[in-house]
Amino acid sequence: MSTNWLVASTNRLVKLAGVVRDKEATKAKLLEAALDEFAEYGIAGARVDRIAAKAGCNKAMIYAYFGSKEGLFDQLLKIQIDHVVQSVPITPDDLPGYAGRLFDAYQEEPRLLRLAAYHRLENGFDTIPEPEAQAHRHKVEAIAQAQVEGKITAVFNATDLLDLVVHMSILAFSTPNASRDLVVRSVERLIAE
Amino acid sequence: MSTNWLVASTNRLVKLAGVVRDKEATKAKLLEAALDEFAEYGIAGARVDRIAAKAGCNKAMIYAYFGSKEGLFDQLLKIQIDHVVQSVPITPDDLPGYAGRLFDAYQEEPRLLRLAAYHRLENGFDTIPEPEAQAHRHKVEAIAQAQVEGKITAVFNATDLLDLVVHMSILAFSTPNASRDLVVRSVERLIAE
DNA sequence: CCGTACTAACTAACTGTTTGGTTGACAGAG
DNA sequence: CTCTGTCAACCAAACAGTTAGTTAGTACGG
Repeated sequence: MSTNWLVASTNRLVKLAGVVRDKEATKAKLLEAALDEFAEYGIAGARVDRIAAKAGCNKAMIYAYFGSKEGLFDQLLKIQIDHVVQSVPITPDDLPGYAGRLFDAYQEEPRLLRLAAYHRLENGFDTIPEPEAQAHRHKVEAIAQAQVEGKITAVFNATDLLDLVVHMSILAFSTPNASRDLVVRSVERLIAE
Repeated sequence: MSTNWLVASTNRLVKLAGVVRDKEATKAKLLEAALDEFAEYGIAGARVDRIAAKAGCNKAMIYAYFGSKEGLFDQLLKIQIDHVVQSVPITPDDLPGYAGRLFDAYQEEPRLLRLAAYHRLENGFDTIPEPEAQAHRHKVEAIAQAQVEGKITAVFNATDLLDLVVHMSILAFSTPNASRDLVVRSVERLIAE
């Protein structure tokens, strides 16, 4: 037909909108839908049919791109954790601020906290992805260094201190309406000399 | 037969041991099996067949005694929470000790922490049983009273303070190998003048 | 016209829940 | 003591619906 160029052009436009035949766009839609589903229902409670429906694509795509329901969850969690790890760098000489920024990240994306909690419950502590473990070691090292330099308290060892700060940042998990101010002030008192 | 009295006696003994035809014993076995199952797999992940098998009785008994899978979970959670609430009374003038004793309770029965976490994730904050809410209000009041009497710090209001202490006591949820000492020392520093 | 993103239809296994029937304990009559 | 009727505790099997995962074919883009 003489309208071939027009059709092609239309498809290209549509493709940019991520509606048809775009592998990466489809994966992205599946991941977004999976974030919704897994955060709400957990791994065992999530339903692949709902994820596909929410993403507006076929269920078989999940298996083509992620292998299995668990594969989808694992990749999703990795992406989300990488994102928060990179967007909230540790500031060893301002741990209250670090806790506050972690708190902010969880407020901005509450699904992440639920995702991580479900992962912990269903997979235990053993299954920590290596990049995350490495990031954790780096943070411990940074805190230890700040302690050596006398910038922050040494009443807690570096590992315990990081654990405490991170734990305070997830205060919203155990308490509704937990405020950022409460988290920050708590860490301030924990590290006060 | 002339051994009828013996048979009857045997049955009575067996009944005392809770092996046959003992409603309360069966309920208890189901609850214990349910604690195992729900703590490990969560509500959505738990399987009634596994619970019945673990309890050594038919799964129809679950529906006879608890109505449904969720009914079984609800009753189980209520019992467990009541137990910890009663066995660990609050000591407003010794909050570090209170946090430590809560920590001990969770160490002694780690399944409780998992049970409560799954409940929070799958039912949200709204679904707090009234007895628990009442116990919570009582604790806030006790802390407020201690603050009025000048026994403990007033840098946090009573509600926040209770939330912080409870949150510290579940440190083991976010950190493997969390120590009792770390929990106690953290609360000490939080309430230090 | 080829490769591949995509889909509808399918399956085999598993899910919570119910049902109909069985069994053991016990009270009262003989 | 023995027999028997009753009732609650119990179980095996079946139920209807749902599940994760598969497959064979379609159609689009290059």
